[in-house]
Amino acid sequence: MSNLTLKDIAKTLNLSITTVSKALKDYPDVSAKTKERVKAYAKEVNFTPNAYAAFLRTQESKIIGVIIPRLNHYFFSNVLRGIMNTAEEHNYMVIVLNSEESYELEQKQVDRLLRQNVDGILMSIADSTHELDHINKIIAQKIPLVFFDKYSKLSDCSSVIINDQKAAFAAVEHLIRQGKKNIAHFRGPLLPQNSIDRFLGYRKALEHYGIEYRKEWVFRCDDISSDEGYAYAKTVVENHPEIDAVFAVADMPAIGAIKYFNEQKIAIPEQIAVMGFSNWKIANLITPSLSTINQPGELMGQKAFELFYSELQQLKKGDTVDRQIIELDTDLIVRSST
Amino acid sequence: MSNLTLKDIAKTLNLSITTVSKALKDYPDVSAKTKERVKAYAKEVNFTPNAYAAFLRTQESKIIGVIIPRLNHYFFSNVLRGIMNTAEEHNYMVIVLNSEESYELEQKQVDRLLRQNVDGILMSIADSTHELDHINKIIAQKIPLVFFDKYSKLSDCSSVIINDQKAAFAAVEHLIRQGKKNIAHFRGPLLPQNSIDRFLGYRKALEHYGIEYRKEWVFRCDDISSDEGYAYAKTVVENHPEIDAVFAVADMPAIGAIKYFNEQKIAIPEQIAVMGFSNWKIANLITPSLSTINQPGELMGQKAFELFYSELQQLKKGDTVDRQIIELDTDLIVRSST
DNA sequence: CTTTCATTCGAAATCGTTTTCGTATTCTGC
DNA sequence: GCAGAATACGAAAACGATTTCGAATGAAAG
Repeated sequence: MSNLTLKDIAKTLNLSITTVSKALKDYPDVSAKTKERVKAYAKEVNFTPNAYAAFLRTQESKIIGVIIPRLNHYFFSNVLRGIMNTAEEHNYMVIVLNSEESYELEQKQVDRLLRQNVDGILMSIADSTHELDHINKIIAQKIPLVFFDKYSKLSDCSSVIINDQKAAFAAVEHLIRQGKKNIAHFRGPLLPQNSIDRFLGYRKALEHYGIEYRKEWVFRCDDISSDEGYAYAKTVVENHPEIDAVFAVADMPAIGAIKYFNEQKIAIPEQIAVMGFSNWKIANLITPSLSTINQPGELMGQKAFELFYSELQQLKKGDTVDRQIIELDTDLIVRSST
Repeated sequence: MSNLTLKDIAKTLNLSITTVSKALKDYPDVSAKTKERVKAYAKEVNFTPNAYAAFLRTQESKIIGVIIPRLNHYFFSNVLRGIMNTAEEHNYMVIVLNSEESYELEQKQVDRLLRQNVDGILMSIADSTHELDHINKIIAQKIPLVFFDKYSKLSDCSSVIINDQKAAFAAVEHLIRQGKKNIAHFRGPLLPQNSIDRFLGYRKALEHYGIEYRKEWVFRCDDISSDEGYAYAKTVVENHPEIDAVFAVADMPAIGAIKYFNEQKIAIPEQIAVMGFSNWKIANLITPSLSTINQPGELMGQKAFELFYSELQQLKKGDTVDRQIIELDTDLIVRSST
């Protein structure tokens, strides 16, 4: 029962391929009677046009590509879910590729998607991406490109982001309002803008509340892993006992820190408070549960697809595309760790 | 700089389209000299054949579809990673769709993939899937189908699975060897074979060590969530104080239970030991760290793709496909909760 | 009765690649 | 010098849907 073609339908209905095709697409130069006949039969045999043949003419693949730096990342899998569900509503398929945070792999994946003739690309750029030749290749081919979460300041593409600086400010502000004065920061690596912005938000909050910034209280997590958080927690306890709160660039380092404090029977949040960022599922499962910043993953995915789709419509109409930047709201989630 | 075609290359090199195509594919009836010339130029202009036009002839899309019940599931995202990395090595692209554990959605996704003319489908069937008409549709179209993790006993397809019963037996055996005698089981729902098998492994281990099976010590987690684990832990403490160990069908309920025991200051594992299943990342991050069974997610994905690929080769040769079932080894991971 | 126009349909070209088959040329051996 | 084989290339027909353009029919208008 392999798939039928227009030719098959034309033969059984004693029509031409042309007429069948037109009937199915409601062309005005087909009589109502034939349209009915064709549509009824097409429905009966469950006909679906061959996507590849259609592409050759229309140059529309009805596929978008998504490149994310990490697959087994709670936040990104939520974004993915938002993208995929919205894509389905618009009859789009999604090819997912991961860059593993590597610039070289990211280039390769972009090439793959261009070769596949995707209608658009949604991506969150890798931490190690320092050049934009592959990005420019996409733009040169006039293929809609939308960044989400991690974007490039150097390239004016549509993007869906959060205001990392503002969110980090709110997180640190909350720690201060809890009476904490000696707040350490487990910051992320130097490259993605997000980790820079969160660091800046941390500094701004200190400044705003008249607390002195101390360089030696900032620790860099290059892998944003729980192991780093665990190790730095140890350093904090052993070398900087006056520290009474930690604001981590992400939930993972925060959880690593909590693990160490738990083992050392250090009271959270009385002796030391811990604040994460992202609101992974796990944040609510550890003891004590982790206060954090919620990033709306699914919504971000939905908005990213919608930006792509509107760019595509503009391109088809021949309009000049206006690139938008959507900034989504974050929430401060207060739990037992602060 | 939009993509070149064979025609463009043929024109600039003063050759026919045929010769260019053959040269690139190393046909024997093209002279070495022309092959060099063509290949060099193709490389220079970065020519890549149009995937859609190629499909129309070869009927090979070089795309596989993957259907998983849950996207933001640590285990499945690992499987996905294994599939995608192996697929890339074979120059395959992956379209991922999720069924959200719903039978209706699963049917729809299968239809989508068939319409897209994927070369094969890898899937983990949804818990609620009770009929197999969509599965049979795939088989009827002679498209390779490989199950992973969750499979159907009723359909003899290639599968990559673990031996849930054996693994559960090992888990419970470990609890018994730790001196635990009153072991409760937080079991999964009634439908997927995995949760049945884990339950059977639990019973077998009790029987093997001469421990009486008690129906009232088995609690059903229909959502396999931490909330259920939390609630049942409360029931255990309040109504069955003699219970000294819990074996959960998955890490999530186990973690929920640990959360409750922690809150009640019940000593783990002295008063009550907790055993999970799957080895999610989180298992090693909570306090106390969770003993569990490790499922090799990435390897499972890799093997699943390889099974698909070998079936495809057999089909192309016209051989009858022999369907295999690969059973992967699991490991008992002993941590602080037992 | 001829001309004009709307209606309904189909032939054929097109998208870009693959592959079969044929042809022209050169080379071998006798 | 000539049959036969080997070599190197190209013409053309697919694959399946889309779309342009032209043709046939009948109706309306002069």
